[in-house]
Amino acid sequence: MAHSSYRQFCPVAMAAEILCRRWMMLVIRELVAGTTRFNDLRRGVPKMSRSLLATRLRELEDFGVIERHLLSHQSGVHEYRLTEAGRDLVPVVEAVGNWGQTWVESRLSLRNLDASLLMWDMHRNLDPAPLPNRRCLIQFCFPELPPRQQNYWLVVEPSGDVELCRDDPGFELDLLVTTDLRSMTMIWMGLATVQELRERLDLSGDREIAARMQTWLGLSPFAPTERRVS
Amino acid sequence: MAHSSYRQFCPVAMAAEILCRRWMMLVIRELVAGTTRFNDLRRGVPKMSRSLLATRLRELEDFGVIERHLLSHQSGVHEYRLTEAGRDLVPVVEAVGNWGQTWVESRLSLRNLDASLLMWDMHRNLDPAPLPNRRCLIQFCFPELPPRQQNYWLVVEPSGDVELCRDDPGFELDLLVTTDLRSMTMIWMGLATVQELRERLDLSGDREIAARMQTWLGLSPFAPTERRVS
DNA sequence: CAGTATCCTATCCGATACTG
DNA sequence: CAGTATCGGATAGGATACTG
Repeated sequence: MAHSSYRQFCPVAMAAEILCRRWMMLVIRELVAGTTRFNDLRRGVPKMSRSLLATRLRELEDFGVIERHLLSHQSGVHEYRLTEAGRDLVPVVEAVGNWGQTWVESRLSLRNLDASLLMWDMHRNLDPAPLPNRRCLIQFCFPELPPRQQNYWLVVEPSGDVELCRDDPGFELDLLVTTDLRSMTMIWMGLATVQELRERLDLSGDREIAARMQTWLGLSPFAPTERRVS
Repeated sequence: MAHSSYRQFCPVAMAAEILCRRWMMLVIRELVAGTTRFNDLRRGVPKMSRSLLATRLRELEDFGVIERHLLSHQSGVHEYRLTEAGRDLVPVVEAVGNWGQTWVESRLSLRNLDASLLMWDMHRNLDPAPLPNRRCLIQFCFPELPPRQQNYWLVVEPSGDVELCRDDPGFELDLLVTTDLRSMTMIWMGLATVQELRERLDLSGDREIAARMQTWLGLSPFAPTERRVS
């Protein structure tokens, strides 16, 4: 049914047959964002089942969009890397994302708040440059959420690597950001700035780091896209 | 299930939720190509059921991609026109089609030969300029097909309007093109030229019109895209 | 012609359990 | 951790018949 062919020679049809399967565009988005490991991909599509992710990855492999490399014979762990055909999907993801940013009402998007997904996205796009040239620890707290989902820590290494933790790493905190999930998501999506929502953010810790939050906080890749709806 | 939300605030996810439903990209392709009537849309997606097309059109309307206008209160016939949000989908269709043209093997596309679909596409993109400035009639014949699917007539009006007929309009023929469906599809897709497949084409009628076939025969919008696979 | 309503089935997909 | 195998239910959507 849903996967049977459209039976059209048209390149739009042939491409859509592959790209428009359920979840596929989001898996591709993750791969385009540079994620290569199965469980990291899962963090980007947490509502997708493991088995379906495995199926989609195999389909992408069959279609020549990704290559599966065995990382260790011991563990049987794979790495999934885009082929040239896969890297060429960047314009597709951009076109879809730009359209969504421009035309999907924020009221609809903001129904889908998800702290762990937001933090996962944020950890990928954070810009270490404005931060001190040492290991930094920044905690985000969403008091509205159930205890297990309230706290997240971003560890920014001097190398620029950013790690996301769900448990307190234990060393000295540079900044604690306490806010509501909706405000933080709006800022990440470019729907508002740190300035504009300043009164909904509680920043405690290093004043310099707090003052520069809008700069080190990398936004969504689609944040610069002009919006045409509320 | 398949339509239930991805539950992600990401604009790629929000857009994909709408755009990546089964058949949706092809319906949008037709609308972008300028088709506005239900049964004309059906000709562009002949394998899609009527009821599903109606459903998809309603969804596009709900999402603000098209507007439905009642053409006649008598008949209850509607016209479907893209809104500004809908016209903004052109880059999405282009990105998908370009990727398909570049990376889908022609061996796969050419499994989906369909004469009526090909002729419907051709009638849309034909360029009347190189033809004589009078009404012209060009017949295409695919002898390999069952009798009912063998013959198609393109009527090119002096105004530039092109009509596709399945029955002989009866007036004088300017050119009869007899060929196989695969060759004609390859030419339309830009995989080969009239010159290259000259020996598989039988052209009888006006010599001038025959000689200029590659020019008046408009190709697929994706024909110019460079291919990277066989 | 231009759709709409209904029914039924294929199959997609999520849950669960299992393996190296 | 990194997946794979299996099973059952939900549902998308095709077929058909119907209406203005």
